[in-house]
Amino acid sequence: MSHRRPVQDPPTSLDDVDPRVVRTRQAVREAVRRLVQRAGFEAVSHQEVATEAGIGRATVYRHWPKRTDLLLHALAEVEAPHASQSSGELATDLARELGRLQRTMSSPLVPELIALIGRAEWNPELRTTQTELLATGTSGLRRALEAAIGRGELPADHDLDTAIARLAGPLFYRRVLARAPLEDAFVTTIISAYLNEVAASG
Amino acid sequence: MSHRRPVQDPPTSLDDVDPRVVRTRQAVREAVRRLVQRAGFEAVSHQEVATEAGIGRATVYRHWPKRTDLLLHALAEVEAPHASQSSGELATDLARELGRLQRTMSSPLVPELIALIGRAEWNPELRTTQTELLATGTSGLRRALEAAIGRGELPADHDLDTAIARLAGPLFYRRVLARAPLEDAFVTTIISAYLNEVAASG
DNA sequence: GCCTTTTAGAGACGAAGTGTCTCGAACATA
DNA sequence: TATGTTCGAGACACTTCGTCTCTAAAAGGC
Repeated sequence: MSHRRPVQDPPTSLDDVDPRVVRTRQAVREAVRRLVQRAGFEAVSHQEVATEAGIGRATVYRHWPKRTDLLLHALAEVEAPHASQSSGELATDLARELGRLQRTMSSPLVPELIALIGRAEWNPELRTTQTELLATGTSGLRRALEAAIGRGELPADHDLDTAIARLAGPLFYRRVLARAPLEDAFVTTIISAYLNEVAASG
Repeated sequence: MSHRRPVQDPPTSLDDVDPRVVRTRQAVREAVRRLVQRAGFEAVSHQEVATEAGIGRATVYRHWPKRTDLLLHALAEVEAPHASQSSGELATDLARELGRLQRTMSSPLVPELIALIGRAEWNPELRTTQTELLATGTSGLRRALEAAIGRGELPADHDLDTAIARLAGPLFYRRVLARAPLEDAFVTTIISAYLNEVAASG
């Protein structure tokens, strides 16, 4: 992704360190985000980004030849996995992880992410990004469930993907399809229902 | 939506009956769907539609001035609600309704619908359409749950929206986010988990 | 502080797309 | 057959797109 290849002294890191490049990248990232939130995914064009960021149009093309590059660059800075320790109790872990998911999905960028996901059908690069985002977003949940299996709190043959779908799916549905705010009570209900069921069928 | 306003003899129905108009509308609807499935939402422009449908570009503009109009026209023909009778047993009703949802969500048009939904954030007209689509798609499920409440199979204070989110959400998650095929076993698991839980907590 | 290298910004340029308009021909209805 | 409407084709001005060139700014090695 780095576009600078100096002859006399290449940078030690893969990232660009030239302050001008850093400035451009940051300005564009913020401009894209503003545009996305203000007018939606469709408003993001090289021209608009250049105007919004206050930089030259050719500069935008130089760094991000395709429109997709612009969007991926703006979305690349996702929150780190936050490798959190298991508390030793599934209920606590689930509350923490679904709470995190709840906060993540309250972002105004979510509708645009959804639009991107729909488009990923015809864009392999976007598809890869989506897969990574999903894996990252649900990794905490997955670890919590694995820990519970290790402790015997969940049966060893408990299907993790199905469990994640049961926990994260309703939040996703309510936020994206029903367009309702994700209230604490709703999240609590989902967790309780899940725990009730595994307790009853175990 | 009708653009024909004849002077000499207005049609009795609100729909156009002029065979030429009917032909145009049908040709465009099919062209849009082909384009969407072949190349995605973005490929739908007046120009592309005109070429694909084999009609004049001006004709497309005449009927559907905005791009959104084209898409709404192609999506307007959603399947009828299919007011099905309750079987008298919740498990049977859920299997039937979620099976229907499973089939609906297996359509190749779903990713595009998702993209549209994401975009609905900035388009009131699209938002209305989405709300209607959601209400239509889950009406059978809602009726089944209401019937179960009426029979006492579910508690009277059972929250319908939450229940629908718990049932439809996981399917939605698996199909759209995880990009996995919706297998019968998965749907069965979701239903069983839900029934188990309401039985245990009732 | 100089000197070389790289980037940024501005604008030109052709190509392609957009939306509107007009025209004659085709067509539906009376 | 007569009348009114829609259709397809093309012209038109306008915008957007992607590339290119040029000069000034600035970064970093010496």
